[in-house]
This record gives sequence, structure tokens and C-alpha cells, in this order.
Amino acid sequence: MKRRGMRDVAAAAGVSVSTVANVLNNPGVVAEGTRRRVEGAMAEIGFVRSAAARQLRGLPSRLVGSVTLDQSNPFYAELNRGIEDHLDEAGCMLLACSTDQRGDKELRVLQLLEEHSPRGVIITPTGANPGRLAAVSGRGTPVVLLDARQDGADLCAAAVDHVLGGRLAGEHLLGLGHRHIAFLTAGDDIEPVRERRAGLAAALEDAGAPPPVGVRAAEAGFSAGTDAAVSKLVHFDPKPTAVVCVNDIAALAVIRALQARGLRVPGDMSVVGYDDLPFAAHVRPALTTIARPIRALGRVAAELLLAEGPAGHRHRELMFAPRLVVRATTGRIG
Amino acid sequence: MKRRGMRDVAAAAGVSVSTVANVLNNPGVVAEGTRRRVEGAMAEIGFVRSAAARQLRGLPSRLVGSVTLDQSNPFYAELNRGIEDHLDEAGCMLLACSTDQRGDKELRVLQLLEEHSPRGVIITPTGANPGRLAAVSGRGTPVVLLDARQDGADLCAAAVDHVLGGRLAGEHLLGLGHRHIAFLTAGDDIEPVRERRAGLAAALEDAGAPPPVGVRAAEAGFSAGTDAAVSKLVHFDPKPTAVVCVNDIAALAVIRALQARGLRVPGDMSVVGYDDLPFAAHVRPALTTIARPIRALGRVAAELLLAEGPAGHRHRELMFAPRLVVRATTGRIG
DNA sequence: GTGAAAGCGCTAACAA
DNA sequence: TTGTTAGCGCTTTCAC
Repeated sequence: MKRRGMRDVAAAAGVSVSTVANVLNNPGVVAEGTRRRVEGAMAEIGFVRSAAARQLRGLPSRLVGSVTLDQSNPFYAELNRGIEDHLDEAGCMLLACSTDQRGDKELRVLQLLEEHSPRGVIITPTGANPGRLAAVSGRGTPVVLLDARQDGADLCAAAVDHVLGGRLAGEHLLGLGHRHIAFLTAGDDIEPVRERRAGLAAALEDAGAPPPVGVRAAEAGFSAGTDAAVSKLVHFDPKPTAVVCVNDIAALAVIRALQARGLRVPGDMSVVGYDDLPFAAHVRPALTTIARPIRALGRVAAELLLAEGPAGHRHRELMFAPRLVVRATTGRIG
Repeated sequence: MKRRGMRDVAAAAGVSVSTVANVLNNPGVVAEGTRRRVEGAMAEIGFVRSAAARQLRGLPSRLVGSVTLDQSNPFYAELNRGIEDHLDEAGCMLLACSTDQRGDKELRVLQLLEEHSPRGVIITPTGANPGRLAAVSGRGTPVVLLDARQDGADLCAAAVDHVLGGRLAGEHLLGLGHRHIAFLTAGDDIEPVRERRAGLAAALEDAGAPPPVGVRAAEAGFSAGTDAAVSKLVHFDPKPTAVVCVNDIAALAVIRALQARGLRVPGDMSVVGYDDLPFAAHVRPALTTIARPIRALGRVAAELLLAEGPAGHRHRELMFAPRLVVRATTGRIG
């Protein structure tokens, strides 16, 4: 069976294609009877409009690209859902791509996306392709940055104040008496991670504590890499009494690695996560973490995107404040 | 700045559009020098190929739809990633849609997808629109069912043997001495859920135990609905000593609701989840659950999809076996 | 090796 | 109120 177009509908209804076009785009102008006949024909032959043809004619696309580091990560999954929710209201759909924080993948994905001339692209940049997003934007595809600031160009952005996030973690720990605090990351640092470290460092400096020592795991999650990082962590001198982790998944892995070495959390080491994913409250000990409004972030990014007209938009940056959630993985020193 | 097409490239390189087309699609046939000149021009003016135009010409689309119940659910997020991984190898992209298990949303999403004439659609059907998928398939868009069998039409499917899954849960519990076992679902039952119940029922029947009692929560997750369901659960007579839940998220919510009532898991009630999501091993008590190879399921669905030629494909159904993972939420009765 | 031309399904401007 | 027509950017014969 083949796909039927407006031409077939026109034939079946005994009218011209422009009349069919009118019942689709301008129903008020078509005579009642004709309209019914055409609608009948459409139903009859199973007419499906061609988005490709409309796009070719220059109408706005209904596709929006979302480029995240990994859509299977609960954080980005939730984010995409926030985006989708808003797009849905506007009759648009989500093209979901993952880069695994690799510059080459990011390039491929942006290329493919651009070929489909989407309504816009929402992206958490890997940072490996500076200037590229400005180029995309310059070619007419609106770009909204997520968790990143201006890529040189002036693009819209939906961001979280990660400096504040890092600071909140630091001040909490300081308040519990910790002074030797580590910052654990996974993989290469992207901008939001550098900001968190900066916030943490600022809090420590303000309190006259030594700067945070950095530890890097090969990747977030349960692996030899995390184990090695934790091993390094506990052998620092002076030994840190607390570690703030780049996200909840890394934090959980760190906790398990610590426990595997016979160390107690928070007795021997306090641990702070980031994101407040749904599981954070339910692991044991329950995770102290920095929460941010994930779904709202996605929604806002989508709103920013759809608000960009083909021309004459002024670029805006929306900033969310994260918030500390104290649970059971942090405790008073001693 | 505007978008440049092959016409602009041709002008810039001083050749005709068909020569540009040749360097794109048939580079071997173009003279070395010409090719370089054209490629230079493409880079120069920032040429981006139009997918819409190619599609209009009848070339295969590089878009694949994925319709899940909720892409923010870790299960579907992981599934989508499996799909994406395979699509990526084939140069295709994922259109990710959620239905929230609502028939009307499913309809809207399928409509939008079809308009974009995707290479195919992978779907976990809500069950609310019988025959619709067959229609889509009939119109030329390959459909791969996920977690569902033939919709009347003969469609490809990547499935899990949920009857076996239910049976595994039942036999495990029976082996621990349980005889009064409940089955807790959330929202309306879709086919895979009915299959799990059937498997559980069969196991109980084989052992001469009474059939499972059903409890329904308004939705999976932490909510008054789950609380109410748990309240119903513990007031059954005879009171069940074990409950198998529709998925890990529901199981966790049930455990917390049970604990909130002062009941102990597994002391007073054993609980079995389904899916073995990453958090299952890390909540406390750690979840006994039925695992299935989620990412592989997505990969296989994508493979099935891309393998369907425009014609002459024979529809195949691939079935995965789930497996019992015993942890700490189930215990011997007593 | 390269170019001219037709047409995919649709929209929009204009004619009737 | 309805019909005619000219492309949108590309692929694809077929001539040169």
C-alpha cells in the first residue's frame, strides 16, 4: 500500500488540490458541503500530510533537537521529559541525541540535526567544539544552551547557578566542622562542573579552609575507576573528611566503594551528591545532595526556544538556584 | 544569515547543481579538481543538505520514532538509549515520544510521526487504539512492537517473556513458603502486565496455592494512591505475606509505605520488583526483582526496524527471557 | 565529466 | 468559493 497525498484526496473528492489545501489550512473559506466531502475522502484513503513538503515550502519545522550527554542518565531523561512536555503543547516533537561527552559525536549529531532543519536545538555542550554552536545559530537554527553560558555567540541559555551549588555544599560541610574537603569528578570537566568546583573553593577560602583537593574518576558509576579514585581520596595527606561529588550517581558509587573498604559514611567520610535524583532519598544512607528543578529546566529551555522567532529575538539567559537537601550522608566531623 | 543549498554551492564553484549532486552522491565520477573546488565551496558557504528535499524525492528517511509510556522513566530512558546506539551506527536519529499510557496522546504522537514519514516506529502500545498500528504499517511505516504481541496485523516485535517473569517471581516466593501472594499494578494494565499476572497465577496454581489477589495503585511511585493500595493490601483476609509489584518503582514505593505503617520488609511482607533498574541494588533493603536486558531490547528493536526493507520483509518476533535476582526484600515466611 | 530539466507534495498568490 | 500555477532543494535520467 502506498502513501496518499493531497492530489489523491483531490481526485477522490472531485476537487482541486488547492481546495484540499484550503480545508486543511483555511477551513472557514470552504463551503460546508465541499469540506465534508474532502474530509470524507481524506479519511477514506488514509491521507497523511507530508511534513517534508511543508518544510520545503519554508514553513516552520515541528522538530526540536535535544543534545544531551546521555539520555539514559536519569537527569537528562527527566530533562528531556520537561522539554517534551512543552513541545507537546506546541505540537512539536523531540529529537533526542546523546554525545557521551565526545566532541566527534556532538559534531555528527549537530550535522544530522541541521540537515533536518529543526525548529531549534537545545544542547548541553561537550565543550569540544567551540564556535560550532554559534555557526549553527548563524545558519538559522535557534540554539538554547543548557548548563552552559555563551559560546562566544549570544545564545539563549537555561542554566543553574552551579557556583552557588558548589558553595552550598561547601558551607554545609564547613558548618559541620569539616576543613579538608575533596571534590570528585568523573570524566572530563565540562563548564558546569568547573563552576561547582569554583563555588566550593570560594566557600572554603571564605572560611579560611584549605582549597578542595581534586579527584577524578574515569566515569560516574560503579567501576574500577571509581574505586581507584576513592583509593586516592583516602590516601591524601591530610586525609579529607568529606567529599563533594559531581552528581548523585558518582556519590552513590563513592559511598559503596568507601563501604567496601570498611569505611563508614558519614562516620569516616561525609559525602555530598548533586541533582537529587529520585533514588537519592531511598538509598541508604540517604544522600545529602544539591537539588535543582530538572523538569522545569527542560520546560524553560523549550519555552526559550519556541519563543525565538525567525528574527528579532533578544537572547535571554534564565538562571535557576539550586538548593541543599540534607539527608544522612553528611555528619559532624569526629 | 540564510541557509545555503546546492544551488548556492554550484554558483560558488562555477558548476551545475548536478555536478554538486555528483560530488555528494557519486564522488567517483567527478574529476579530482572539480571535486575539490566543489567541496571547497561547500565548506566556504556553510552548505547544509536538506533532508526534507531528499525525503520528498523519495529517499529513505533517517528518522525513527520511539513511542514509550514515559521517557523519563529509567526503564524507557535506558531502552531509548539502546535504540539510539543502533540507529547511530546507521546514521539515523531518534524521535522520542511519551504517551503517559493515554490513548489520545498515543494517537496524536502517531499522527505527528507519520507526517514526518519516519523510517519506522518502535512502540510500547497503550492498547487503547487497536488496529491503529496495523494501519500505520499498512501505509508504509514499519512498526516494531515493544513488549507487545501482534496487534492483529503481523508486525515485528521485540518482547520479553513476561509470563516467565511472573512465574519466576511466584516460584521464588513459593519456595520461601509463601502461599498468599498479591500482585500490585499501577494505572491500567497493559499487555505485558497481564502476562506477568498470568505467569504468577500459573505458578501459584501449579503449587496448589490460592490465586494472587490483585491490588491497583493509581500510579507507580510515591503517592497517596500507593498508600491506599498498600492499606488495602494489608487488610485482605487472609493477609498476603508477599506482593509482586509491576515494576521496581512501584516496589520501592510499596516498601516505603509498608515501613511507614510500621511493617517490616521482608519480615512482615516480602516484596518483589520488576526490571532491575540500577537503583534496585542500592536501596535498602536491596530489591529482589525480575531483571531483563533493557538496552539489548532497545538495540534489537532498532535492528528489527532497520532490517525491514521497503518491501518483502517477513515479520519476526524476538523474545528475551527475564531472570530472577534475589536480594533482600524477600524472605522465608514466618 | 558535466549540464539541462522534470518532478517529489505541498503552499500561497492570483485568476476565474 | 474554487482552480491554476510557480516554485521550495534535491535526485535522477538523459544529452552533450
